[in-house]
Amino acid sequence: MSSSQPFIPSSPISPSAGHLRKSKYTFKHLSQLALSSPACPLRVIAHIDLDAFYAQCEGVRLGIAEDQPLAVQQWQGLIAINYPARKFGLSRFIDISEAKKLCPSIILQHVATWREGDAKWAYHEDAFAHIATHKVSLDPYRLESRRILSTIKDVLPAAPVQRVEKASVDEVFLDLSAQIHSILLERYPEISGPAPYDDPTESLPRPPTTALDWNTDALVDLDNHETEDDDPDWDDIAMLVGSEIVSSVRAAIRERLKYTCSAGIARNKMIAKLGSAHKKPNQQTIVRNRAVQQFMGGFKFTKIRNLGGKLGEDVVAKFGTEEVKELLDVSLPQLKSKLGDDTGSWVYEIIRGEDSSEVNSRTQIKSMLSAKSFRPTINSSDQAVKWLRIFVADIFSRLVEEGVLEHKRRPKTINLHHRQGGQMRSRQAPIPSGRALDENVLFEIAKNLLGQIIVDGRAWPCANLQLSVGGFEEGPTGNRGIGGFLVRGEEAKAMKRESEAHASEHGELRAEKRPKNEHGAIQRFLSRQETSHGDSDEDISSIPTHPDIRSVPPDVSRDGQQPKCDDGPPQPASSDTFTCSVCQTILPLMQREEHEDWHFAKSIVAAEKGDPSHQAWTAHGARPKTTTATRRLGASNVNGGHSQKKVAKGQSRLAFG
DNA sequence: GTGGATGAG
DNA sequence: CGCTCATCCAC
Repeated sequence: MSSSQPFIPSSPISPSAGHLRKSKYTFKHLSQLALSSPACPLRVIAHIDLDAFYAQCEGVRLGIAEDQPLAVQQWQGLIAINYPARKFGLSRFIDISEAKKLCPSIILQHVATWREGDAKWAYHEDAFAHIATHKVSLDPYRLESRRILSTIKDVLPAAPVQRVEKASVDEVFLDLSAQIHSILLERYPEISGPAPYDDPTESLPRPPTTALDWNTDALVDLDNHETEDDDPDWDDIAMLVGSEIVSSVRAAIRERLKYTCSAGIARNKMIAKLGSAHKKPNQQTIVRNRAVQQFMGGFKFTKIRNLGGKLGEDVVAKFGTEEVKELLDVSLPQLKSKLGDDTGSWVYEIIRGEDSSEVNSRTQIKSMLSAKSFRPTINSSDQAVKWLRIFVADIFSRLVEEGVLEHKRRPKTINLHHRQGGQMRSRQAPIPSGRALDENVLFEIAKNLLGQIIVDGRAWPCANLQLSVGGFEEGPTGNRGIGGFLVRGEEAKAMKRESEAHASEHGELRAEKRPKNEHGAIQRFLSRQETSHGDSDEDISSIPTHPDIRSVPPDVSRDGQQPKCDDGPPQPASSDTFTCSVCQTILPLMQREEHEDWHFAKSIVAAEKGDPSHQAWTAHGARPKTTTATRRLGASNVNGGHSQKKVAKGQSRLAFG
């Protein structure tokens, strides 16, 4: 027969025969569509991306003409450039003076900022001149993002059909499958009935169309004639319906809020995202299933989500190409052997346009952060504490927007990150539940965390501080736990008592309890400052103190000096004595708290004075016999507890700093 | 649960 | 680039 020769008919299938053939898809696939199943071959995902979002926000807010070049300024840099300005060659990595040269007519709008002591962020005329005293606020954009999101939710059908995932401040993913399913049933009653013989594996009839009107801004075209000339199947119809929905969403955003956006419509999140970037601004791109291979083949795989960083670099290094097309020649076993089974499989699938990740209905944030880079660096806890106040004001105001006051949502943890040289460190603490959350509570915890970081290692000069809250709980907070009725400080003491009681069963302080106890000492110390706050200025110590972090003299030493450190081998602690992990002195257990607090206070004072010989006492001091305790509390950035690699990295950076 | 790293925009 | 947000993983 003709099968021995590659005979290709010039006119393969007549239009009238088209709908007599069967679809590639079955009734089963159709019902999967209703459930937004990630395995459904008919599913349709959209990615919507606001065009130059921050710039649009400012343009709309200020009522600036849409063709006017405009960029959003942050200090001396640009963080968003609208499309008219891009025509002048402006990019994100140039500064404002270069921008003005390239485009003299540009409007540069500085982002809103928080000023110390202010109750709210504001747009300040000369904000760029106050980098040392202001911090950037992106709140205006978060608020607009929220309005856009609610517009999207408003025009789409209600849950559970509606699936909207907030991917970033200016991006969302939509799973349109379930909505498309119901539209298909309305428009094409012939597929709405039960499957023939009630067999879900029965193929669907072909769609009754031979030419679709792809009335969209951009459709990924096909080179491949054998697929291009095929009649449309249900996946094409589904995409087209999806595109209609996306058009209506974009129109609503445009009409109600004046923002333009671009969108991609495809069978999964990965391709939809590539699609939305394909043509911008204010356009949408459909990537039909039959166009996927060709569409993907033209990309560098480093453009694919999750391959833009170290992983992508690694793949390039190992396979000597950054083209999707060339990586397609690498077999699955090859990928697995060089990248590991999981990553290898993932890469294998993703470059073939397969991505079964779900659109998670999630529009609320999971954490919030307030941060500042210091140029120049800051050098005292005094300065740092001032920034903490601003961070707390910023975060708390955002928490109020999240409905903390109405007990809608509430964060469980708070975290302080700190950067010194190349070293990034952070400490976190639970946010006590059971009582109302206010700015002061957060501020006190933040100060405690700062104290921990200072005492824990080299803190100055500090190049960056970030305060964040996370672990949000929904709904009104439940009844307080056992510790709920204890005041702060007392609670820590109770924990310590419990801990020591447990340890004493074994006749010694157990190693794994040490970290908790040391942190406890720090917190007790700082809690005391809290209680003695606001009173008088009386000096309670011979050690120079900071108003926020005061020191307490140890009982054992009237002259303010601890017993001198001893280089000899540490002696075993008995049940009524302890060995100080810093100076290795054996002291009565009763004095342990005070003694540790004294070390802590001293280290902070020393750090304040920039005295390197007193910095990081936990790091350079004696090494407790334990491993976990050492790593947990202090040895993390010296050659004491971590891997060779990390030590070398940290030290080389320090050497340059 | 904690702290560091990575990735995206 | 600076400021966010999210996820993963070793501990």
